[in-house]
Amino acid sequence: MRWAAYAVPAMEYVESVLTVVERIPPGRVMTYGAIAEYLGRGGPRQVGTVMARYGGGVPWHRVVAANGRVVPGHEEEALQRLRSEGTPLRGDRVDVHLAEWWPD
DNA sequence: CGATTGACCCTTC
DNA sequence: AGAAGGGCCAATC
Repeated sequence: MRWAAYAVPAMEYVESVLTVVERIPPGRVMTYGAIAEYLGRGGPRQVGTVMARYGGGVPWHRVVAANGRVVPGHEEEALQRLRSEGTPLRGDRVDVHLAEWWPD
């Protein structure tokens, strides 16, 4: 059965992405581009696709766009959680400049 | 192989 | 500060 109606990256890539997202500590966020760069593979779009399909089991709210925009379709929930964790927010957006985190 | 699509990113107006 | 266009990578039809 085709779980996805569109292109889905290799399982290995998905695994890597989810692992990185799980490593993001509370109060910090990571951008799609950052994840893609850290993995050194694919691009922001692949990461986004992975999150859309398989992001249900990880703190997806800690993954934001480069401009600080939170996940579309779940802004309220994401903002609420981020606020709870003490993530630097700038109104309805995340202050990526301060909150962006990179794995060691 | 060409066209299409997607939780994107960057430059420019 | 917001909108538009072009580029990006991988997979499916």
